[in-house]
Amino acid sequence: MKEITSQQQRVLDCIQIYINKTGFPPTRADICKELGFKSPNSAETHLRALEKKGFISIESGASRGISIINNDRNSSINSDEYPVIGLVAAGSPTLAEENIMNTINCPESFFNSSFDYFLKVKGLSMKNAGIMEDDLIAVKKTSDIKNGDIVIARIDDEVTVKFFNRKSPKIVELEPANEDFENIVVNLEQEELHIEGKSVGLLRKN
Amino acid sequence: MKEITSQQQRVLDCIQIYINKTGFPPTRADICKELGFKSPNSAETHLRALEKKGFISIESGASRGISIINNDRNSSINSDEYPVIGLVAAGSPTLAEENIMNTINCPESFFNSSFDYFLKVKGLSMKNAGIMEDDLIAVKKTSDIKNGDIVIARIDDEVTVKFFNRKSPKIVELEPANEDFENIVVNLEQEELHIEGKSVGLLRKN
DNA sequence: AATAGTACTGAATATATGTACAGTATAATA
DNA sequence: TATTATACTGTACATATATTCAGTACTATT
Repeated sequence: MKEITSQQQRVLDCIQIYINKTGFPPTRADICKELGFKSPNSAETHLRALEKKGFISIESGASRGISIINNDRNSSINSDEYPVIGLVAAGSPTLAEENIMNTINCPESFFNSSFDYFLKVKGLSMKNAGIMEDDLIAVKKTSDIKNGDIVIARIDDEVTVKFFNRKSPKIVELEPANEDFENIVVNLEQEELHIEGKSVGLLRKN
Repeated sequence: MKEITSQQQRVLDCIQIYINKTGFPPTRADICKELGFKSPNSAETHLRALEKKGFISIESGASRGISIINNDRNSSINSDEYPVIGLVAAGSPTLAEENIMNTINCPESFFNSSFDYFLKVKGLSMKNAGIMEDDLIAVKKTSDIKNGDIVIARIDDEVTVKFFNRKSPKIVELEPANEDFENIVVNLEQEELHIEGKSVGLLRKN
């Protein structure tokens, strides 16, 4: 599923709200009325973009033939116990039993992607990304990392949560979201970088 | 609710099946095709009968403007489905059905306190508190508010998420967590301040 | 500099759709 | 017996609706 723009999100929300309110999807004109567009083609182009990106399907020729594609509803509502692992300044967030602080019962399809454990955040190096001390990051163990992903990285025995940014085949920058911290530049030829996984969600209890 | 005839039941079932299959209601012609009628008026008269008996509602003039009226409104009290409500700049986040964007299955004891619904955040006025755009705030409907709590407040029809700070019996300050925004000072003698509830947790999908 | 994506306005049009009107027929009800 | 509800066919038409075409403008990427 590709990225959605803010305007496309507005249109998608508008469709969902309209369906909840009336029981049937809106026309192009209805969307224009709700969002203040003056041409039905404004709605049309957004709908086509949403269709292209896989958020909705459009029945050709049919009036109000819009349906929202829900990709986390088809998966069953199975709940599971997920471990909560503490991120210590010098320590590895493995699933070793001694690192499991407690568990949280949570539906398997809770986030947009499956995940493996919760990581309890220490420090404020990602505060500008809305990740605060003691927040729980839902971590998916994967090596499928793209630039801009929030990753759980280990260098030697140091574990950290940062933005991932591959500068060149051999250089990776781990970027904090806090002006008080500096980028960590990793030269893969000299240092070993292990990516534990990436963040697919966040949970905060207050 | 009056009695339903067998043919009307067939039509009602047809509508439900069509909605389940496509996501939107059928046209008169669609019903004819499904049930073997040869005139759209056959469907029309059945629809009018179903409407008269209260099984469906028909939006006049609108294509596919059929919606099935659900009489078994048992909002299953001990269910784990929590509604997600959009926070619109000028609009109230009530539990009115038209504002419910979707629901999230979640254990009742998920946060440290019980809660009533999720609120989808718009804007960045609380970014320094780690609340970002499109985050879902778990809202507990309560009037038990202490200074420093993150509250969902309504002034006139403006709804906002801010820190709560009672300065004096008559003065309440609503404080953002973003240097680009200013405190909202509410004189309770002059303005009406309604506290929808407070944040007891946060959920982010990325 | 060229291309592609987003975000719109505005006009035009083929057709999809609701809906009225004219019939026929059967069964139940007042 | 007259009336009403059910259960259809068939035709017709105004309009609701999807959809295309022609523009403008901004932004990001190549």
